Amino acid sequence: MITLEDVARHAGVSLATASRVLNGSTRQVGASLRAKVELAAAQLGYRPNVAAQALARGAGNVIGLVVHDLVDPYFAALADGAMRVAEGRGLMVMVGTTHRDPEREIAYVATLNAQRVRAVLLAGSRIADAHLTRRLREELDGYRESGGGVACVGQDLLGTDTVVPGNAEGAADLARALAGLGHRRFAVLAGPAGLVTAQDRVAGFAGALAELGLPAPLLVHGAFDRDGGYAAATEFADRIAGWDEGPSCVFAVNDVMAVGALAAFRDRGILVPQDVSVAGFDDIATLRDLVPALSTVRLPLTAMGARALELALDPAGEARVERISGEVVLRESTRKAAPA
Amino acid sequence: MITLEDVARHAGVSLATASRVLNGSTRQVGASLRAKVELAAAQLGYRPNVAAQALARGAGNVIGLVVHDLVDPYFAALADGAMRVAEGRGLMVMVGTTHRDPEREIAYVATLNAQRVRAVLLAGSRIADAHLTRRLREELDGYRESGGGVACVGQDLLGTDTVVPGNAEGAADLARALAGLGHRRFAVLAGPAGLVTAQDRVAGFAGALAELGLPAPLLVHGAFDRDGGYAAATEFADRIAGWDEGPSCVFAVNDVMAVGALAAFRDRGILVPQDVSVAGFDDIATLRDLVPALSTVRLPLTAMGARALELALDPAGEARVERISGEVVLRESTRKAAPA
DNA sequence: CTGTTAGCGCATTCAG
DNA sequence: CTGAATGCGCTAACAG
Repeated sequence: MITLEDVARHAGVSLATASRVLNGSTRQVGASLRAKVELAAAQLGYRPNVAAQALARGAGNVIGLVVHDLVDPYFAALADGAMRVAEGRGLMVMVGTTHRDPEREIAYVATLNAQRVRAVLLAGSRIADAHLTRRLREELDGYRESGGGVACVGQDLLGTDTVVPGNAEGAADLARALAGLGHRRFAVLAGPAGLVTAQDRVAGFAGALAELGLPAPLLVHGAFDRDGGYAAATEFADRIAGWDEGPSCVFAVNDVMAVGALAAFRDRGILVPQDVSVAGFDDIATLRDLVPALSTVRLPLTAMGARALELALDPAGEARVERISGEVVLRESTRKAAPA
Repeated sequence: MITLEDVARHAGVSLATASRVLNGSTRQVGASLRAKVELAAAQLGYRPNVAAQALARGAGNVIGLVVHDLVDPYFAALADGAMRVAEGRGLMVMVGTTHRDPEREIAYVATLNAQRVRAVLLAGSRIADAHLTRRLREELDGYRESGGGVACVGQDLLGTDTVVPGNAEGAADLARALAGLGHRRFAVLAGPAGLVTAQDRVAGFAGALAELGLPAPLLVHGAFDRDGGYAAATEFADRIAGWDEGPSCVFAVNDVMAVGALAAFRDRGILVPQDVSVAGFDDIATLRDLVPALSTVRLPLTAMGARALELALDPAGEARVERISGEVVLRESTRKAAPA
């Protein structure tokens, strides 16, 4: 392990001089010494020890990113956006995946605090649990007091800068668009009961239906992933089996659930959109080539991740909340309802 | 920013004692002092400074992961596997995305070296460029000399521990399976000319065809992603437009390209598998619900990522190379060829 | 069991 | 412009 001191000795200069040339300091160094140092560094294959630099400088070049699940394309897209701005600023990204365990989320914030990362970005829905939220908030407060920046993507529940997707509004717009197609009875594959993002989407959707004077949707809960969508759609199909007038349209609160629902319907011989229309939420890029193409609400995920990191990195007095609105995209998975 | 010294003073003990209780050292500490220290640490909200610990200990608790693109589900799955073992060992993961720029890959290795990460994992195909490969190798050698572990997922070109997917063998198996379905003329959406993974898959596929006495496949190059698959499939369709006997089966060298190909065929009214069969490679989980379901070669991506990190973390004298074989999975996107 | 002390590798005053 | 000295926060011998 070769150090700055080795380089300095090898170049016949002082430690300070070596430091000055190898780290883009403000101070200037004479051309000849500079050359010697650079040569020595190259010959020895010197690599600065970032930990030592961080200690001496009191600030590192790492940011932390906490996501629920990297395999979920939703988080992958957010992470990608954040990593692009990190890259642009010469920062490294330390990633933690909670696998949807709120305890792990808290633990990661503590760990990232210990790493003295410059900023931490929390991506993903909060869950409706006051105790957990408080603990996470305390952990974040401790981190911010020590000078770190924090931003969230999801809900503004932590008193931090936040990028909040228009879940309720987007779902409401979607409901209106679907009603515009002639649908009157709906089902919602509503995700987990405690997940705020899911709750908001359900509420927005149901609220718009109510405003339109349409009946409340049939709610089926389940996991927030593909298998959850499959299971919920299966349960839905079972439940309405004997009905004379079942829902003509199913809204899955996110795209991956919608994919599961599509698979479930296919397995049971239910045709989409002929027998039932299906819509999702997010507009995941990887899923755009699905057949039938999914109607959904588009969210600029990459931009949201990028924006959130910018907020976390650029300090501000007050906690800023930026709302991002989704755009309804109607494709082949939904179609005009047959007139009654 | 409160330090260990603050805690020690607050608890009325020495720095060493505070250190001993707060970091699970081997040494034992009396119950009363221990309690005092823990109380003080809690009251003050003490967080160890990992950079300082790393400096003093000479070893950190972070590992580096370099991938081409996190949004590509192939890399997301590899990363997920690696992150799971990291989590199990109490390590944090620093991620760098190269966006397929080999220069960035080299730069990331240098940066991770500076971070003194315990191990680095390079995921993704090498490219066929001797100069670039040599430079990367030098960078890695420097890192390993300083005690870091390195592992790759892809090809064994860097003299490191490597998990190598059976690209050629898998593609050959696939070719035989497809020939077994009666296909005799093939096209291959071959990816970029310089990408070793793509080359290996093409070579394995073509080799098996040759062994079977079948004509060499029509090769169409393009990007290694969804759009590349779309473009290549479009070009393919244009090229064979006037032929009296075109290929009845198209092999896209990875699943995301196959998705693009499916979309391209759909847009041109070409039916899969009626008009042409399509197969991919990887068996990306997110894509399993496609219609028609994609025939492909399944690779245990998550396990591969996990295994690679284990190799990087557990030192060995010689560079180990572990071959992972893929399994052909025939689904609906390929079907029996009509007898000539 | 507990306290003292000397670095870990580097940035940075402060003199020269 | 350059070198010597100090300390960042913590661990690990080393003495009591």
